[in-house]
Amino acid sequence: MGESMKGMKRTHYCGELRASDIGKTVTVMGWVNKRRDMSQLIFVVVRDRTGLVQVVADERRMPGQYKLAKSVRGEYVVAASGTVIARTPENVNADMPTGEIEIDITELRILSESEVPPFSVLDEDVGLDTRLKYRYLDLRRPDVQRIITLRHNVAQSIRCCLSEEGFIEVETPYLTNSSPEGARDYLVPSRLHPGGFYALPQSPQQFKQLLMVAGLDKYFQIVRCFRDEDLRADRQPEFTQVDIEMSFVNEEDVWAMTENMVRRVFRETMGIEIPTPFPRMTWHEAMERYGSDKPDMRFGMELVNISDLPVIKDTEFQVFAAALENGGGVRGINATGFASMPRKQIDALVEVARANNAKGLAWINVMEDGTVKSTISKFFDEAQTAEIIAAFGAKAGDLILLCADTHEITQNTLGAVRLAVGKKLEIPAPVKAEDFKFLWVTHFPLFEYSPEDKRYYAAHHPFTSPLEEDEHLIETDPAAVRARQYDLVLNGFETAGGSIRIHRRDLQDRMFAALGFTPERAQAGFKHFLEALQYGVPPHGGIAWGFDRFIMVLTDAASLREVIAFPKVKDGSCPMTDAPSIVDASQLDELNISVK
RNA sequence: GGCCCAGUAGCUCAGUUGGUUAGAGUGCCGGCCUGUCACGCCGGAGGUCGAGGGUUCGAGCCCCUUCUGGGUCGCCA
Repeated sequence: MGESMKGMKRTHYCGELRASDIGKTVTVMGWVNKRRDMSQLIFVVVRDRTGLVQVVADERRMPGQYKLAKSVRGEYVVAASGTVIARTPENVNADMPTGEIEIDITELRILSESEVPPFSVLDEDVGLDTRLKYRYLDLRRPDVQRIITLRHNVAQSIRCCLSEEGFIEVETPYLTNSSPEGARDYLVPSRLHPGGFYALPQSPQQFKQLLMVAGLDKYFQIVRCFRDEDLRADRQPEFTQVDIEMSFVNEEDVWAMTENMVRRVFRETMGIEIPTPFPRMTWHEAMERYGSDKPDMRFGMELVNISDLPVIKDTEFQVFAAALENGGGVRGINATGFASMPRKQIDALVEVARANNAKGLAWINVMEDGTVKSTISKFFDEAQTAEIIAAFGAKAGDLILLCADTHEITQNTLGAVRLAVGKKLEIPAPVKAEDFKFLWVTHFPLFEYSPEDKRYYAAHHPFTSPLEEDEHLIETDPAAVRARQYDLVLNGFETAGGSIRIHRRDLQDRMFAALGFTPERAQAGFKHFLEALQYGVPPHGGIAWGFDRFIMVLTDAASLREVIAFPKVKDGSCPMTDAPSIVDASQLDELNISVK
C-alpha cells in the first residue's frame, strides 16, 4: 500500500541540504533509513542516493503527521515536506553532512510500505548469497552505490577522453560466430536456421580489426564480452571491456594513448595525479623476478635463482639434486621480516606450493637472535646455510622459502607463495598516486605448447603479430617467437592487454599454419577475415581494458561481484533471477533443439 | 572434474569430550520516554542446527551421501 505523490514535488535530494538552506520549505523523498521514537517526538532519517537527512515530527504541533511517523518502518518510501531548521548546537551531528539541520515536518506521506527486509541496509556484514538474492536491497547500501557511481564516472571519463582524442565508438554484434580457438562460447540457437548457432563474442577482436580495414582509424567501444568458463573472484562469465583499436601505430603509440587516458581518468574521477610513463618489463623478466606475468609491484620479495650456487650444485640433498638433474633448479624468495611466522601459516604456504604442483617448500628461518632454524639443516652445515642466506641478502628476522623443481614449477609456485606472503603485509586500500603500481609487461611468447594436444596454441590470439626479428622462427622454433603483445598490470591485476596485430595476409597464413590449421580449416573458420586482409590493411594495434577489474582495483573490492550491478555466482547462475532456467518444450521445439 | 573452507533464530555468529529445555548481539513485535542520531529502559515472539541416511541409551557435535555458498587448481585463444 501507499499513497500517490500527487501534489508533492521533490525539491531537494536528502544529502544536499545544508545550513545555507535554513528557512526554506523543502520536500524530500526517499527510504526510511531509521526511525527513532522518543514519545511525543519522532525522528525519521530519510535516505536517497545522495545521503541522509533527519526529519522531525512533533506530536504537540503536528499530531496527524506524528501519528503517521509512528507507523513508518524501515525501508518505507516516504515523501516529507517541511521547513529546514537549524539544530541547536548540542544537537548537531558532526558525523552527518546534513547534521547541522533537520526538516521540521508539515506533511509526511507514505508512498510505499515495505516488508521487513531480509537484512538491514545499514548492516555491514551480510552473507554474499543473501545480498545477491536481494541485490536490489543490497544496491541501496551507500557503499555499494559509491562503487556503482564511480564505475559510471570512470566510464564517462573514458568516453570523453577517447572521443576528444578522435576515437569513434562503434557497436559490434553480440550475435556472431563461434570461433574455433579460445574459451568456450555461449551459444544462441537460431530459429530460422535449424541446427545453426550464433555465439556471444568473447571479445570483438575480429570486428575491431575489420573496422581498421574499413578505415575508421580509431575505434573504441565499452562492450560486454562473454566466456563460458569457470568463475573466479576476478572472473565473471559476462564482463565489460573498454575495447580500443588504432591504425598506423606501434607499441609506443598505444602505450602513450593508454597512459594519457589513465592520467585523465584518475584526475577526473579520483583527483589523483598518476605519474607516467609507466615502468616496463619484458614477460621473461617478470617471470624470472616475480614468477608471474602480472607482478604486484607494491612489494619486493623477488625470486632468486640459487641453482648456480656451489653449495646447491654440489649438494647431496636428493630433492635439490634431482631438480637440477632434471633440468630444473632451486629458487626462493626472502619473505623479509617473516621469521616469526607461525608454523601454521608456513604450512599454509606449503599448501599453496602444492596447489601449484610443487612437491613442497623448504624454509630457512633467520631468527631475531641470529640463530637459524631450517628444514634442510640436515643437508647443509652452518657455513653452507650462511651462503644460501647471503644469496638472498637475508637478515635477522627474515624467512627464506625455497622451491626445487622445473623452472616452470618453481616460478609459478614462488610467484603464488610471494603473493600469499604479500597478503600478510596488509597493504592498505589504495588512495594516493603511489598506491597504484602500474607496469607494462611486454614481449609475451607468441605460442604456447600443449603437451596433451601435441601442438602450439596462440598464447593470446592468432592475430597477434610476432616481433619482426623473430618472424623467421615461426616455422623452425615457435616457442622462441616473441609477440608484440603487452599487458598493463595494476597492483597485480591484468587490467588491460593488447597487441600490434598481423596486417599481412602471408604472415597471417603462416600463423595459422604454425597453429596446425590446414588452409581449408583456416578458410572455414576465418574466411571473411582472411579475405579482408587482401583488400588494403593498415598496420594497426590496440588494447582492451578489463573494465570491471579496473574498477575492482580502484575500489579495493575483494571480488568482481562487488563492482557489477547484477553479477553471477560461482556456477554462473544468478541467485536473484535463478537464471539459467529450464525452458518450455515448445520453445525448444521451435528451435529444433532436443535436450538429453 | 580435483582439493580446501563454511552452512545453527530474519541477519552476523558462539555452542567445551557426544549428555538437562540450543545461546548472544542485532533485527522484529508490544509498552514507556520531548532532542535522539548505533537512542535508552521493560516485556515478547522467533530454531526442520542446509537436506537425507548411519553409529549410539543419547547427535548441532562422530561417519557416509547430497545440496548451497566461498576460495583455488584445471580451464580462461
